[in-house]
Amino acid sequence: MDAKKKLEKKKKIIECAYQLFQSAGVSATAIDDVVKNAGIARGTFYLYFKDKSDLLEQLIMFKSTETMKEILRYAREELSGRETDFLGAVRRTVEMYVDFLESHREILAILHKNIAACIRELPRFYDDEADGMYRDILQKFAQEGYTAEETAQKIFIVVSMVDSVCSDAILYGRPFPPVQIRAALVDAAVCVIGHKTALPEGGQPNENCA
Amino acid sequence: MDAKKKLEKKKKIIECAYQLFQSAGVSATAIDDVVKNAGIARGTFYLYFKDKSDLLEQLIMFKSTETMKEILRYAREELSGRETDFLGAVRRTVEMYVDFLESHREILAILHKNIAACIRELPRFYDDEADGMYRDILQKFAQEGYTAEETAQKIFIVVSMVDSVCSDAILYGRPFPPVQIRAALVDAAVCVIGHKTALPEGGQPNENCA
Amino acid sequence: MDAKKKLEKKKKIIECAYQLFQSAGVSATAIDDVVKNAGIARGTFYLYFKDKSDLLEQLIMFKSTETMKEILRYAREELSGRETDFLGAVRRTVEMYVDFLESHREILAILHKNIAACIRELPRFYDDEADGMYRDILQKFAQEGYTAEETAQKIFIVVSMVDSVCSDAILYGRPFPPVQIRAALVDAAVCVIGHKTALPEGGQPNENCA
Amino acid sequence: MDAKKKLEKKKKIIECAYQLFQSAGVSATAIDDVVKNAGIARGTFYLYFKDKSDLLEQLIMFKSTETMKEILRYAREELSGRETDFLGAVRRTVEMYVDFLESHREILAILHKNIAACIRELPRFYDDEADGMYRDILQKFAQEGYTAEETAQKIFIVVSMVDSVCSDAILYGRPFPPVQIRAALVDAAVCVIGHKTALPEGGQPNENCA
DNA sequence: AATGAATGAGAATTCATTCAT
DNA sequence: CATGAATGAATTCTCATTCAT
Repeated sequence: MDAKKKLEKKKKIIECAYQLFQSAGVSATAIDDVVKNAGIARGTFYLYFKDKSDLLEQLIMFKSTETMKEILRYAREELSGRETDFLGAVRRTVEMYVDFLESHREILAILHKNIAACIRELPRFYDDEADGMYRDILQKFAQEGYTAEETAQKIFIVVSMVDSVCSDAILYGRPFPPVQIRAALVDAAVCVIGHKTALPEGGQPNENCA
Repeated sequence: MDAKKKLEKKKKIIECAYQLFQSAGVSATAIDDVVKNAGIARGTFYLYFKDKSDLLEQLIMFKSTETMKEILRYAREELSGRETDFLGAVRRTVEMYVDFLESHREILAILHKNIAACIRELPRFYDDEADGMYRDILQKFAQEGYTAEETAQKIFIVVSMVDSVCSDAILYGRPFPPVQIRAALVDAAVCVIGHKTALPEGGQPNENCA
Repeated sequence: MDAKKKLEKKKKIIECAYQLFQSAGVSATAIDDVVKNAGIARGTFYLYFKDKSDLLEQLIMFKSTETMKEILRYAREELSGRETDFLGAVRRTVEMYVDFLESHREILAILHKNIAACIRELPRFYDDEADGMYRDILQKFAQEGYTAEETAQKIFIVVSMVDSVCSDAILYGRPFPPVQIRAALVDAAVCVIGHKTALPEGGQPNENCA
Repeated sequence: MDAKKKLEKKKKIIECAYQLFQSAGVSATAIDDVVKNAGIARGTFYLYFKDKSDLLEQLIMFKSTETMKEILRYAREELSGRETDFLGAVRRTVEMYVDFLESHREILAILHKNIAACIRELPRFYDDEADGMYRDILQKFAQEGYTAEETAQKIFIVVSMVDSVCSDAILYGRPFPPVQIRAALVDAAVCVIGHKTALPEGGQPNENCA
């Protein structure tokens, strides 16, 4: 069996597990349910995953990568318009990100503030498509005067922040329901991105932070 | 048994569980281990907690409240100096917060990006001391022109952000080790707090964002 | 629950397991079968035994002690007659031992040449009754000029030898069926017991070896 | 594939299994481990062995035959000297046997008091070399007045006895560590071999038992 | 209020074996 | 001859929870 077929099967199992995790919850889903759902034998599962937590880990990586790709795709699009208003594009992207999470509660429920996990594990879950989009975005940021390092840090911080705040807001409605925290969150995100690190040698600090 | 003694016993069980959760992990710790460690009988546990997840929930609330109190205490102190530089105080508080997490990895390991949970559940785990400190801080923010709502939102957003980013940095060293993300994170936090929401009716935008 | 009741229950489980091990074989007997047979819940089993191999180990110890007591009882009786012919008594004891094994094949099948195991683990499975009988026998051997150490060694060697040879003879009929090896085995046993270690200082060697 | 090549492969699998059985224990070793170690495919294993217990059985036969050959080789050598002291040669052989086991603990661990098994199964695992040595020894015993039957019985009894006692002594150090039981065991072995069965019709009893 | 023996449903995981390639 | 993906029955063992004392 070639590597490609194997990966396909793995993805299939992950998708089946994802459905069950969504509807019944992770701990309430037994390996048994997963294999029944996937139409494979119990032992077959263990050919693809070490155990249940291995499945969950890979699922989180897979789904967080998918989510990140969603965001990156949108960001690239927004940033690509000619004569783009950079911070306007950032704002629209963050807004879209929040909206996306609100209409995909199940992602939050399963990923548990781990959407940025795929960034953490990049070497392990390298994805050509995501990589391409990321490069484009890096370039746009570069045009605004950000180094690659700065860009990576900002994106990581903002993704973590939005994910974390939205998880509480969307899943529990506390301490603020989404509608009540949305504006502040988007502002915060834009502010973090826009804020230029105070340059030691008296550059123009912070002109973007509006 | 009076209420006070009961609460003491409850805290004792929580502390014992905390130790075990730290060293062995939550799911690898059985109620059995907890009761042995606490020197009580198995049945006794159920006089104090509905079940294991009840224990975990209360433990998270308890520990995140303790952590928040640590931060609030520091923040109040910093903000109380006369002629205080507001954003400077914020910056020092955030730095202290990051340092605190770095020297208390176990908190991150168990609370899993849930330090802000106690804010979420305030009505349930009301803590007089924390409440007092929070009021003082609210007042300081008010002096800077923030409404109570704004303040609460900013604090929630920043605590979530720092917790989330630090969890990945400190526990996994990825995508950035603490030393590499620290400055950017503190900047971001200060920027989020300092940033005044763009007032529709031409207020002074953003003067604090430095 | 007091220690005595607990021991009783443990013995009960061991007896039930013994029956099943006998009729179906050890590996063909599941813990499940044992608990059903013993009329207890699955989890209860694990209050008494760490796992299946722990059960087997304790069962072997228990049954080998029982078997040894059978032999010791007989030996003491034979040796107690007034004006006893020592080696004659030894011979009759060994013969009885061989006969006993022949009529209790299941013991050989389960103990697997481990009848002497109880001697190995004496401190762990101390048995007052066996101890008393053993002392009496020690005394008889002492009257014949054997030290306690010598006696213990000889008994261990002979029990191991008879057990090992009989296992093959009785269970497999190979390389000799019991009837064909019996005499040689008994002779060998008597010879080993009777043989006095060659004394360095010219004692009367070997007068007993007949 | 010719018969010789097949046998070679079989031996290779047995050796690989032997290594794993040694280091991890028999039941803790899966067929999977064996095939990986042997560098063959899972299905291939079943071309050479009916199942796992077939492998174990053949392995025991193979290794016990090897061990027996070691002993027989030594015995023949010792007995071949001209003007040989028969019982002296026996004693030296037994001593060598005990020493051999002490420096090959793994054999005891795996064969479990089954070194004599190869005698049990002679027709099945006939080994030309062993056979030749055995015939020579038989002859030497004949010169001492033993029938072939007697010789076979004595050898079987002594091998079983030494194996059984040494297993406990060497593997567990109980009830006696090797150094403490060695002399008594060798004495017992020599005594058993030397002892001439009491002839009903007043032969010379026991002249050899010294 | 406290105990801890008993429970038993339920989960995870293994592993010998088969069979289509 | 050789392979190794797939199988799924079988088994062990855990653990939260109850309840009689």
